[in-house]
Amino acid sequence: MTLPTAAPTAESIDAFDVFERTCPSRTTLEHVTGRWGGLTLGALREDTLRFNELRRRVDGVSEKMLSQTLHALERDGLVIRDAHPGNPPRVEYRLTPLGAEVSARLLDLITLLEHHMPDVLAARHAYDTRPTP
Amino acid sequence: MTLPTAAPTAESIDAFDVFERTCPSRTTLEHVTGRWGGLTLGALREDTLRFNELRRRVDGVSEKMLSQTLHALERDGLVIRDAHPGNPPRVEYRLTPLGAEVSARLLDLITLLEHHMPDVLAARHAYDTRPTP
DNA sequence: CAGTATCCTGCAGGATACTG
DNA sequence: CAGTATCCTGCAGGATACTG
Repeated sequence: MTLPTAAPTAESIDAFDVFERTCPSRTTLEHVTGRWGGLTLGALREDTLRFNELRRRVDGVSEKMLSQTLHALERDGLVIRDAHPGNPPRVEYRLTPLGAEVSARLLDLITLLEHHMPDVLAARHAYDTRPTP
Repeated sequence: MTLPTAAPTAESIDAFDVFERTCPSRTTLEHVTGRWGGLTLGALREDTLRFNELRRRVDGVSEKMLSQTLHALERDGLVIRDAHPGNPPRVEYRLTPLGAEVSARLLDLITLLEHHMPDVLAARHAYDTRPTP
């Protein structure tokens, strides 16, 4: 487990904690824009989903990474984990209002990028084929 | 060099190229939201900057990573590299119009997060101090 | 079903030295 | 000044096995 999930003990007040205290929004931004954070928020935009439903929607994510991602997003208050007791267990994940806003801003960014992909691809082609002096 | 900077040769048509062709906006998003991409775009929002000016503004970035980041952003058409010949060399970097738009959307996301940091910190505290059954 | 625990590896990215 | 080239290491994250 690389993400702290419990109260820091004396020994765990290390570089990470200092960083998190110095610039806490930075770590949240990393959770949101990281490898799986954005895809997870995206998958939860429309539906409340269970763990294995999420696994299927977030293409390529491993159990471990999905679990870790969900913990981070839940800890930051972007996702709610709703566990219905019973057997088999039933756990549902959904966005908080803040999670929905964040995911909307992220979608704005992605939408902008998608609309301009022809420009980006043209720029890449120009870069890749320009004469190297 | 981990980022492709030249036309792919026969051997280099590997998993990366397939990925880049399958979902090209994804790689651009990674360049924008990656470790140094966002900070670099942010530093260039106001000013045109030279390489070493950028190094000083983007706190903690190494020469190698700044160089790599700028190449990726230039290739995607988000940043322009303007080299004035002479000695000593003078190279200026600035945003393209698309780079400015992208960086504005990214700033929207960061601003939202910053405004809600009290909520996030409260959520973290609740998560860290809740009783573990 | 909804996870956690372990082990392992590739590669992002830092440090250092060098160049036109 | 504006980079590139090499070498090296920590750790993100995958694979696998196990559990309440």
